Amino acid sequence: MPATDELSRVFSALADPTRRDILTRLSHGPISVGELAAPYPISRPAVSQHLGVLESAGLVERTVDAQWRQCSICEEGLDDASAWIAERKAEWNERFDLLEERIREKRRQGEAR
Amino acid sequence: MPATDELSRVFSALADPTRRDILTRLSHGPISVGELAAPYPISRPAVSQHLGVLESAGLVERTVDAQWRQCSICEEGLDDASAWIAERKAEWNERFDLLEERIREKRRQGEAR
DNA sequence: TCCGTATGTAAGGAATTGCTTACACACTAA
DNA sequence: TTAGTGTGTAAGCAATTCCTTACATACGGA
Repeated sequence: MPATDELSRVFSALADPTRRDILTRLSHGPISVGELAAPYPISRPAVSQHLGVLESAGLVERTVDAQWRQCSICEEGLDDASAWIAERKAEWNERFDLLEERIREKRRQGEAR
Repeated sequence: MPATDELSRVFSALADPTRRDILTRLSHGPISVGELAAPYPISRPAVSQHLGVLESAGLVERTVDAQWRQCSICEEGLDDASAWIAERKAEWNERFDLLEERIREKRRQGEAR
């Protein structure tokens, strides 16, 4: 998946446990790349690359502070993904409600016989 | 991304425009693989493989009907992904509310001076 | 039985991903 | 200036993804 469009980039970024964990940890406040990388069994460059993915998906921001980078979440980064899922769920529920309605309808017709 | 865990498989499945489009079209009701594949510029096996990805992510179901497969959505397939995003958004909003609170607090202290 | 239709699976290739190590850069402090 | 710290980038490699074409399978009908 070349992840050319915005939504694909976001979902693709979320499709990795380490990156999801990074987002969860950043929920509690901004931290530096070093602190962020510490608990993971992978190298620091690998974490830096994960941050690059999150950044280009619009989920994370790195602000330069001397030789440190403070990483923080982009509040609105999940909005599109969230909206897409919500739309699908709404349609699906609608559909299943309709289905149930039809089943009820049938049952009523059966009872009427 | 080897996509070993459930959530990764779901997000990974959503990280492709064709697969998202398939899900959207299936929202309007089950259709066969052939109908599903028709509008796309890719081969039918490619669509079949996309369906495999969606299926093993628990988003789509294929039921055998003679030599046809009726594809339909799995209603609860998006629940985990939806919940994960909702949690993050909740934490983020909480955090930003806190931040705003602090800014207001500071402003009040400034005014008091 | 033989053929056409609907679909999945196998094999293979180009592009992408996720990791590594090595290096480069920017800044701080001695 | 020199050394040390924090971080990004480059290069390279194995695994994965997404596509293709070719083939296999299963069913319905003449």
